[in-house]
Amino acid sequence: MSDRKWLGVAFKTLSDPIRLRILRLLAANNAQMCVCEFVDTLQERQYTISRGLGLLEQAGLVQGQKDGRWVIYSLINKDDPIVVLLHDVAISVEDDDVLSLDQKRFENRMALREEGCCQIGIQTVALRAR
Amino acid sequence: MSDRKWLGVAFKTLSDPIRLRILRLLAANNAQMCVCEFVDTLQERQYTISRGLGLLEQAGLVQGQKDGRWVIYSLINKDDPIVVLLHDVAISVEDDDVLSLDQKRFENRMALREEGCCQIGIQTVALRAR
DNA sequence: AGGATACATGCACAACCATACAACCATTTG
DNA sequence: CAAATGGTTGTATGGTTGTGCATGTATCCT
Repeated sequence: MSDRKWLGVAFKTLSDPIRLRILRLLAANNAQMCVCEFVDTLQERQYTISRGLGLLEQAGLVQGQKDGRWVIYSLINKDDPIVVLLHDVAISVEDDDVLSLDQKRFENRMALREEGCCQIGIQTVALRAR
Repeated sequence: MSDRKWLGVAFKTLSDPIRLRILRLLAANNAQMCVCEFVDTLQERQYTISRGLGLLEQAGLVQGQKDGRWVIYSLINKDDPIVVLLHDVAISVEDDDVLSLDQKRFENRMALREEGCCQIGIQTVALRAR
């Protein structure tokens, strides 16, 4: 049915706000994003995002593909029931401050792409790991 | 849309295996069950079930109604996306040992009802709190 | 080569959480 | 009333987990 591991693992992974916001972003926009785009969009530290993505990958929800210096993360299965749920929730996301802010920043960040790819790295310098 | 609290709370609540099994049981069977029926079905300690139900109630997923000595728990909203998800998962539950065992024990336990109600209390005496 | 950049990770610490035992409350029954 | 039963909750404890800092790896650029 899906490559996702046992359902409880998915719920556990999504019990963390940041990981939930990451997956919602991917699900709602069916996006492919590099780590630095997540950092700028969610306004969280680089290593927090990186760890979150790692756990989402372990849970079988997302996959990362290395492309030069960048790692592009995307959904493993956009028909996964949980992914569909998060996609649908996005429709009525206006009443949730956090998610709608994420969405706004996501769109702003996407506008900075060139030829469909992120070229610029983390913009909010304070959020880098070093 | 639903009485459920913010989505992350629901995921957090369901990140615990026992609470997930409780909600799946209710969702898959659209059931109304007393605590002792949960105890016998899930084969977990009485206070574990009780606390789990309490947290599910706080999360806005289930509600408990007192009826004499018994407390009957049921879904608050069976159209809640998460509930629907758990309902649908049940269709292909055969590949999950825990859930299918739960389901079997659930059906056995339901067969012990009289006039649609539980009358007998916890059968697995070792699982009582005292 | 050397520096800068994108990303991942080892370690320490604090906060959280599930569990276990016991006590408690409420209701029914004798 | 007293005992028994269904259910909840206080508290202590051990294990888990998210966070922060620093470091490490791989890649690109000059």
